[in-house]
Amino acid sequence: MDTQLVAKSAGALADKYRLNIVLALSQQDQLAFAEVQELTGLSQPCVSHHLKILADSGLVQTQKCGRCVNITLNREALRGLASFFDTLG
Amino acid sequence: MDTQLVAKSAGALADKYRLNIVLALSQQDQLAFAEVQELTGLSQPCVSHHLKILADSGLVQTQKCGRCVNITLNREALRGLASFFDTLG
DNA sequence: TCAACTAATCGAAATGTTTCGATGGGTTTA
DNA sequence: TAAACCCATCGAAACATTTCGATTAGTTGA
Repeated sequence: MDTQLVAKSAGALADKYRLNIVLALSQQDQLAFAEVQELTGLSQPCVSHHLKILADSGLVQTQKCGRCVNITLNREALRGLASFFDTLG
Repeated sequence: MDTQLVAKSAGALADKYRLNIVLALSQQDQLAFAEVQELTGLSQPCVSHHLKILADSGLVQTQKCGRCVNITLNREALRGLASFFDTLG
């Protein structure tokens, strides 16, 4: 895992809303966009923004299903990040 | 490890200079302030700023030794962060 | 086809981060 | 004590992020 991606992933997790989304996904396998909106209490464009940041870092995947969007966690990316930090520590 | 500290630590690692400082510390046990300045190429106040962010997150410790400052890595904090992410993944 | 629905994108305001030059406080050395 | 040294803090400029209202694009169902 290269350091640029590590910095990007860390940045994605450095926000309480995004971290909460990841936490929810770690326990729930999948979230609908509307659920994320309810979970965070943020506006629709703002949720879209945060999900884009998470997706760009590779930590989550988004899948269109009709007019809805489902979000899943990329557990491998999280484990890769964990492994990177563990090696440093 | 509580999620607020995780977000803070992630934010500390979300900058290329700070991540490089941590990388250097993972291989070198200790760095002098001046070495960090040389490593990053940043101004003295800017180095001070970045070190403060790293120290506030608990990822590094700074020790005054006369008029100099030495920086060490808090490896336990890094492993704690790694463990947190590994559990999610 | 039309109306209703869902999410992405745009534009702009508010807020936060990064950076440097200048200054200040504490420490060493001459 | 005085001068030199090292780092922290201040103030301000540049830049990035977060947020929302408004609009747009695409999808579904009547």
